[in-house]
Amino acid sequence: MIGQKTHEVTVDIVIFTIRNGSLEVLLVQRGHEPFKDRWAIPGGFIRLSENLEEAAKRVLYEKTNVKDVYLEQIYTFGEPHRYPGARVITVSYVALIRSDDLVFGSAEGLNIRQINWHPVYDLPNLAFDHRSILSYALKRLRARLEYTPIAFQLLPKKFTLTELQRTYESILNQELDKRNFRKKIVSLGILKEHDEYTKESSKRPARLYSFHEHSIEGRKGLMSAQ
Amino acid sequence: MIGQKTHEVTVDIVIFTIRNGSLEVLLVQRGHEPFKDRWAIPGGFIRLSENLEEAAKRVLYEKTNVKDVYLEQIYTFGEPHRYPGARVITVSYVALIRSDDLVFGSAEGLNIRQINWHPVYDLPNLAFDHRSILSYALKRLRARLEYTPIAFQLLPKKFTLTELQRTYESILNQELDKRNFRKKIVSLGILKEHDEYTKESSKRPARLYSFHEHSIEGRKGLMSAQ
DNA sequence: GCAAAAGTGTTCAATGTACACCCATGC
DNA sequence: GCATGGGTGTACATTGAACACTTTTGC
Repeated sequence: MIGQKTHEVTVDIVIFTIRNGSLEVLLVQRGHEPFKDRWAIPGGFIRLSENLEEAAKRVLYEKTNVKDVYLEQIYTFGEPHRYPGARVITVSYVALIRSDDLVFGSAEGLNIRQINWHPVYDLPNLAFDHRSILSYALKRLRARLEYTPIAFQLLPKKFTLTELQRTYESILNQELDKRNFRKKIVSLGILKEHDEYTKESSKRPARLYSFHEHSIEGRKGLMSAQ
Repeated sequence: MIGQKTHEVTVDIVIFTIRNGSLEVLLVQRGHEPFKDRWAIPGGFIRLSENLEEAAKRVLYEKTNVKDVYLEQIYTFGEPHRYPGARVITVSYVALIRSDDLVFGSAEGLNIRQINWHPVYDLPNLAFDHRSILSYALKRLRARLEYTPIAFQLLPKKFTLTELQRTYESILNQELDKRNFRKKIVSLGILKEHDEYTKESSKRPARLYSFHEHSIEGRKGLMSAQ
């Protein structure tokens, strides 16, 4: 059966970060047809020598110069006409990065006009079916947040509990109760308390925490609205 | 970028049923290389005219003659050498069917030697990476069972609470407490009570229930071990 | 009348949710 | 001394978990 007419296969990566206290996603502005000038989720073709995750990592590195990030496969989209003029099936991934880690890739001949962060709750029109991909990625990210401490992937090594809470709130797009949040997150036993405090602020210094390295996947759920 | 060397794309479908009170999976015995004579998850190439779910439905129909079944995409596998001699990426699906609904497809020239049910907890060696696909499918099925009433897909229109409980137990591979199970499942409000009872049995007749059509996706979790 | 599966409630523990005030600092 | 964000505890409601006996039928 090998040998029948086939398809192109790409990976598309929904890259989230927290910037200015809001959840943002990395988009590239296309430099060519189809969808010239439209914004799109970064993606690329899969090489014969690499597996899907390696392809995703490569694309991520090309666009952002970051490695070692949280990366998870989400869903595969394959409507016959999702890509005008060709049959392209795309395997989508979610990545979480710290926005300070990022150095925008030189859009070196990649046929990209711009690359930029966009607030998730205020997006331009997107190319292809990228709006659906992004919605689904966000949905999965939220579900994941309920039972796995992925929010740490978006924060610096050391952070305050308020920063952590703001991260949860940005992803869930809902406010959380401060006392309940702290009680819960501390009870998970995945935080290491430091004897250091923030200084920069003009208010009372906040204690710094970090993520316990040997912590476990698959804890119990988190949070509710107030 | 269209036009670079590409890949084959298939769908593979992990088809579960309950038979003889145990969770079983449909496997085909391959009639040709690679992995001639090995058992494998049913699958097939995606046609240019169909989307991924349509391809999965078609393969399912070819092998089982059933339509209108529960079908859900699980994960996409794409290790470069998972398929000897070619680069084949496969999009995997889970399907749930009632084993009475099934009429085995005439293995019409499909290069299949046999097609048969196998107990999930006692499987032969499988072709390709199909063992991994199956494990992952089972894991996802279990997770899904916790917050969505998919078990109904495996039962006849009308069923007893004990049958429903046995279905849960088969999937989770663990015994559940009868009273807690009934309390929980009834509290979900997705069951319709009928004034009919089983007769065949030589014991006390059991009340029949059915699944409320207008019930909702996404309920709260279910069950624990006793 | 007995074997076998159906059916039914209560207690306790753990978790989730709502809610308000004092503390430490910079200015 | 005051404005700002940091930090803390309790009461109540909901959910989960453990557990044993009576009922109905066929034989």
